[in-house]
Amino acid sequence: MTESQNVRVRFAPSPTGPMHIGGLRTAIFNWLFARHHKGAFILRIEDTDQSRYKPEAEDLIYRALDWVGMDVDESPRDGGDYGPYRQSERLERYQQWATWLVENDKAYYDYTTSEELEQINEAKKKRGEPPGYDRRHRDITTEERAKLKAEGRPEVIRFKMPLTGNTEVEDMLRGKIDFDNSTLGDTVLLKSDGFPTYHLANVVDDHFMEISHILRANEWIASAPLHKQVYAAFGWQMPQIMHLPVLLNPNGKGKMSKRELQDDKGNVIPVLVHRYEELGYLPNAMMNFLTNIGWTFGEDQEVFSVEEAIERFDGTRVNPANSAFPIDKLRWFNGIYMREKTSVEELIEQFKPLLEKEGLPVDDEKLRIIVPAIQTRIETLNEFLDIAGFVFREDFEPAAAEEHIQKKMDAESTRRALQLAYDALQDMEFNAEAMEEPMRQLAKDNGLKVGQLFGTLRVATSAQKIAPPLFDTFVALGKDETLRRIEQSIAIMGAELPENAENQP
RNA sequence: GCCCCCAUCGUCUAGCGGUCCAGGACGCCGCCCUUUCAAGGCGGAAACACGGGUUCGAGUCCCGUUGGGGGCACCA
Repeated sequence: MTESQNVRVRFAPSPTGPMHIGGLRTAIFNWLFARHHKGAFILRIEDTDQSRYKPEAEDLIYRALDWVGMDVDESPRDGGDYGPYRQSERLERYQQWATWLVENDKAYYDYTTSEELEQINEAKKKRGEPPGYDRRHRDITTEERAKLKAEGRPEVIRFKMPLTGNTEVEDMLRGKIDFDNSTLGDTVLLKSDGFPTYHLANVVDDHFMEISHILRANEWIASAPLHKQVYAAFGWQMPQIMHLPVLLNPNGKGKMSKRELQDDKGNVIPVLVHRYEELGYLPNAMMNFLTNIGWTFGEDQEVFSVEEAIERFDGTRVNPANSAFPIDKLRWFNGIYMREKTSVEELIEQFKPLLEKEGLPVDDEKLRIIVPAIQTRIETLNEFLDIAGFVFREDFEPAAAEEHIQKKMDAESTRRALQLAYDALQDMEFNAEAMEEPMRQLAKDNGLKVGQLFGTLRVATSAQKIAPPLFDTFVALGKDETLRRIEQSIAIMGAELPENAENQP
């Protein structure tokens, strides 16, 4: 493509429900392409199917784009010089151009009912022929047409696909793709309810919105020859076109489903964009991750900023092959962004709503102590509560006795170790660095392994097998609460001993 | 059934005829560090789907097979 060309691309979802992760990926590629070429990124709402229309969907589309930080130049919300940007508000245009095609012998009225269409397909199937409309009204006379119309049949406009020859589509990634016209049908352009189908609306809008490049999912390849022929029928220039690879299920079987899945490790694999947000994935991690599938930054580098991606995304390094959704890599990316690309202060702000939602006290002091300690330990925002929730929980539930007992220890030695720590901690300053040495010494002096003493203390104070570093935990809990929890565990261990343990020889 | 697209480690990918006994990343395994778990460091196993061509030479080009994906709607 030439740099002087005015690049205008569009993301054109249909508002039929929550935004799908695959749609977001397509949007990102369009957006990166627009930003790289200093062009315009347009959002067009393709609401031409009244039966599938969901009013809340449009907001979810904005929300998804906003979330990952994609700014939109023209849309129903943002306005623009080429509006309206909702197809339902452009109906006259489609009707007008569909009629123009009929008048110019490029399309025709068809009166076949859906029942008749079904019969046609059934009959064709029996004969082993490919399904599809049999063009019965393609060449009828005006009288026949008038008669059919008078019967009150539904009226649609179908495109007159050339019967012979071939149509060559130039795909930016694949080069020329050749279709034999005899394998193509006469597709409906204008439905009987007066709404256009995608094929008409898409061509008319892309033309009048002066779209220069179409980047769409590769499931559209099969209808590309139709679109090319429609452009030709209108005498319009077709935008350059690139069919993007699609996301497949993590196991590589089938297109990314609409239903939430789980991987073999039990991680949920959402398919809706807002679910990723809810589960604590970071938008910039998501952006980085999605940009990496089917596109290569170069120099074996996979972690990069949006700015860097824009700098390099010229649309030439897109891999045409579909790819399985690498959920593990997303978790890794999110971890990278959690610990390397997000400051402690930013994380604290992100965790606050999670605490509120759980009804836990939002304690800034505790957050400042515990967040740096857990930053390398969690991969998503939401895991914060799993690992550090115990610090904030006032209704702390101590662990069972046997959980406390470390390697080569028993209830009695565990109780003693806890008591030792309890006593030592009494007059110790609660400072993570300052506490560690004396506590190590304490273990040594009493013939305990550091792991034995620290291990049981961790269980006593956190009731978790996996917890943040011990002394950060102590400081975050505060002296009183730490001692209280240890005391509680001492009691638990004491109760575990036989009634007359002390009198045993 | 017909048409179209795609094909490198388990996965995401680099590779655009010789510098590839195929490079990076995730995941996995091992070691180090270490109170646990992570993070981090070091190391390891792991791929050109198959068969024909073309060429002095093929992961790279062509054809076929196989496999995967999509389409053949008054859905997009």
